[in-house]
Amino acid sequence: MKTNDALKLDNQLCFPLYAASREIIKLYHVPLSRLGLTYTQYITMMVLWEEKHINVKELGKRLFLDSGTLTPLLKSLENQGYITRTRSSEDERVLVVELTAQGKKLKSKASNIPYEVGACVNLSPEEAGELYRLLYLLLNNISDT
Amino acid sequence: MKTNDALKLDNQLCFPLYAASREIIKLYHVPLSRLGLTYTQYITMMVLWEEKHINVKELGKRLFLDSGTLTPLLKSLENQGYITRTRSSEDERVLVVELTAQGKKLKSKASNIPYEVGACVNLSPEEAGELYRLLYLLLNNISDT
DNA sequence: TACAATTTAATTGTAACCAATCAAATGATT
DNA sequence: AATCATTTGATTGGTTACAATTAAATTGTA
Repeated sequence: MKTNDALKLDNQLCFPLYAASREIIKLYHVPLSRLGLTYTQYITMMVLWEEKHINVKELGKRLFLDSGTLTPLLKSLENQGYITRTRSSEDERVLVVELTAQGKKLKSKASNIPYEVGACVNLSPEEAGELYRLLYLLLNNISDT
Repeated sequence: MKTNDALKLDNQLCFPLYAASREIIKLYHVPLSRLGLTYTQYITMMVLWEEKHINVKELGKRLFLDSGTLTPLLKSLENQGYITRTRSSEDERVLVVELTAQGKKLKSKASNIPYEVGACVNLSPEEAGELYRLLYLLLNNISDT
């Protein structure tokens, strides 16, 4: 690559990552709005559908988000009746997040969303798999830094 | 994949895309803060370093952003003295964005940033190239929708 | 020419994001 | 026990992001 070209938008790896991320998240807008969820709230619920209960720190590690983002988001999910926020009795610093019955029920309402969105993305299984592999390679790579 | 697994975070293609995008953008924070730029302001300047002048609509197409994001961002770049915002005389609806002398000079100050950030990303050239290809495949694919 | 439709940015309102800081609880050291 | 350091979430402040709407200019058409 010519020295001067390093600042060209088309030569950045970060830019298509950033743009594709936002464009895909937009695809979630319509199906998620039917549930009253944002994308970030949705992936938070995903973790809870797997974990049943988790504290803010662990949740942040899973989602690569900090309390500055999670605290208001979790309060919103609490207001919507999907989760409870409780201080741990063993360690009052730790806030434990748990699903309510309504939060558990939401999972079945969301079950078709991955397929709905997936239908808009016409990558072959091989391409999707390779993209998945490279994204996690990158993600793990950066986390070490 | 088992039917129930479609809602697992680890089975989403979107999530590592979203997370990796944010993690990489964070790498830009330190070098960009030396210039007083955010990441979005930086990629906007990149387009201008290539194009010299461009209107908001075309800029939005390049960056996959709309006027709701760009209007305040461009006002900020204008306040910092890097660009001018002028209505086109042929069509008063169109706002033309151009670099100031200071905006042009900023390019040389930014010239090392791609290398600084690239040094934190240890993908092989082959992996980076393949990731780049797949991301644009995905991006073009979604844009058609 | 009228005037409806379209185009272009700007605005509004909501929700992320995150750097930086703070406050409270806990742990470690003496 | 007293004090310092660490951990955990919450808060603050500034900047995106984007859906939805608005306002103004332009274009198309009767």
